[in-house]
Amino acid sequence: METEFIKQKLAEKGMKITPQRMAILEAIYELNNHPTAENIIEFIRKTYPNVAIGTVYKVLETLVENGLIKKVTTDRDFMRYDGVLDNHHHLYCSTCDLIEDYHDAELDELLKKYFEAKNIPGFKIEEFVLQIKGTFNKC
Amino acid sequence: METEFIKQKLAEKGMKITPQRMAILEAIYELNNHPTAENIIEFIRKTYPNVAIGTVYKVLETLVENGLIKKVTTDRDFMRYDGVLDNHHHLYCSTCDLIEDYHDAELDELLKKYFEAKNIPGFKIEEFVLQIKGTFNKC
DNA sequence: TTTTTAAATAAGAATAATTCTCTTTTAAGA
DNA sequence: TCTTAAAAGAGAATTATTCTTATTTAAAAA
Repeated sequence: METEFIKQKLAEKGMKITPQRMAILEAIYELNNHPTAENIIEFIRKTYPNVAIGTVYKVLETLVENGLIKKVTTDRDFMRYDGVLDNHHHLYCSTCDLIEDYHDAELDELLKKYFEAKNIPGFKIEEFVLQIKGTFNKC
Repeated sequence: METEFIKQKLAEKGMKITPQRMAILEAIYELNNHPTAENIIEFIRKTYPNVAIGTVYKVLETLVENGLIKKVTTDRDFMRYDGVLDNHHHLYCSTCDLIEDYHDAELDELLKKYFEAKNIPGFKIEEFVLQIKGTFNKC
């Protein structure tokens, strides 16, 4: 992956560019499987064997705060992170921890229209994520 | 809440009826706010001051396994539990930890029809939950 | 009703993910 | 090149949750 692309992402948000931040953001893009902090640490240690665990957590927090990545909701006790920012939904495997992205502009439009017509009293909608739970044939 | 109602829920699943299990299940129904284990412990200690924390976690696990409650997905690092089992969606507050239920049969029907027509290759759908993120006027 | 026993609970130690503290290092503007 | 605020490293601390073991109990059997 282009180093410049990663640098630009950080620069756009006015973040200081460090090798650790670049490696972590790149890991999330490369892994592209809603990795945990542990997955990310394992990945970047191939290149940066000495990166501190605390640093990874701190960088992840900073990336979330700056809107470069998002936390993924799960019913497990470890956090997962998503580098895909455009509107999309998630397929959750019932038999393993796999979470895949599901992009569907038609569905987005359907939901948007539905909630334009039907508003929820006392609540202002910011975004939808449809969690689709089931099983992958491959699992 | 009716003691008999709670007892019946446990009995239906062939679970041994104990005061702790009854108190915990009742707490989830009474609180009705997707409580954490800590919320539940606080609630039941009014009645059972000596209930062990480990017991609460064990009972919650057993209730989930037996399908009497569900885990609620969040992007926080503590688990929340839901005693409402029929199909519904969740309103997540962006500014606090409030999660409210959103029941909408019309939406359920819309989604069901949509995914009957459009199947997802390699994936067998079991259920949908729409996460609606935004802000409550009251928050 | 009493006995029996597998299952459940209490208590607290152990674990694992995450956060914090403090010292050293470094990115980037002056 | 110098300066300095911010970031990283190291490892201790914290917190939610799980595990272990002895004790108690629900509920089936006698």
